[in-house]
Amino acid sequence: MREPPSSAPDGPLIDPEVHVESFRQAREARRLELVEDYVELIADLIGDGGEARQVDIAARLGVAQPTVAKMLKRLAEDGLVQQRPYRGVFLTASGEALAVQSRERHRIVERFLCALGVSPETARRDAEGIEHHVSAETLEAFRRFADGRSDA
Amino acid sequence: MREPPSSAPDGPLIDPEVHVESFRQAREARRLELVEDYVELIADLIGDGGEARQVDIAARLGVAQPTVAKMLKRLAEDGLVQQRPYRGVFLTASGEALAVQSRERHRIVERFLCALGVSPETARRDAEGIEHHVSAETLEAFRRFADGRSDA
DNA sequence: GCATAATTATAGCTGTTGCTATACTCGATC
DNA sequence: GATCGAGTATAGCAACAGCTATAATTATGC
Repeated sequence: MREPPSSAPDGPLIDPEVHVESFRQAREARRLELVEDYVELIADLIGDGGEARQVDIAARLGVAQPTVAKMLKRLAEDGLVQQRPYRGVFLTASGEALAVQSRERHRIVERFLCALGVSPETARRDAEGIEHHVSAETLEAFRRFADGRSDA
Repeated sequence: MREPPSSAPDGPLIDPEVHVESFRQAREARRLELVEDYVELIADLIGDGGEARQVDIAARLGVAQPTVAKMLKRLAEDGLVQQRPYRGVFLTASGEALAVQSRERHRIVERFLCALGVSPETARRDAEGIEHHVSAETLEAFRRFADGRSDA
């Protein structure tokens, strides 16, 4: 009973290679989610209060402070932030660029959901997860819809 | 320089508790992503070829076979699948229910993206990641839009 | 300036998801 | 019915993301 899938095109299964590529993309996005969340949040905290302390980041993300410390070390190794011991954390140029991009994408997704008729609270919460999985093409479609529907 | 954020409402920062809740929801969704992907894929494989073998699951997901074996053990512990040694893997009642729900959500998201004007390839790939972060309310909005635009 | 509070650093644990390498079992072929 | 290839199981490793507990450091208050 080992029929090749090609003989049963009525099934829900698509081409295996395409399937793999979709999952690979989703895994890659999953890997970058936290990094983008951190960088985006750090940029917001600096923009709001001039500094980004570990305790504030931890309080915003809802995790413990050592979890933040470990992640910041990783971000520093990746060249996204610069931290001085017992001092605040700052974004490097590339970290700042990633933050700007993430924040813009986040903003578009949230605005799009609202334009679609989703409640602001749900839009905010869903956008936090969806933003990381939206490709450039889909983001552009979101932006067009949001602009043409409610704003412009 | 520790001003409470409430004195600077022009900043991009929202209420901390709300922020935490958004991130908590995103983390929870992330935790369930893989489980849903597996269950959905297993249902598809069984529906297509009558069985779901580890090698096929691994080939579809783009991971190694031991990775699949380990995950199946976890799914079995969670009561979602039933596996007999050296035999195939089958869905339990709750696993089947989760698969049906995941597949439906996936289908709606993909259809919605297509209705929005996104290319089929991008819609397929983005849907793989987005589906896990769409709440019931947003899903309903997606369904309404897809129905009113292209299908019905 | 010194004690204390707040913050950060570090150690060590758990659970998850991936990998390679290797042993085992099943089924089919001869 | 022994062999051999396909498929599965298992062992062991690494990276990641979370935690608690505790030490080190900075900042604050007196």
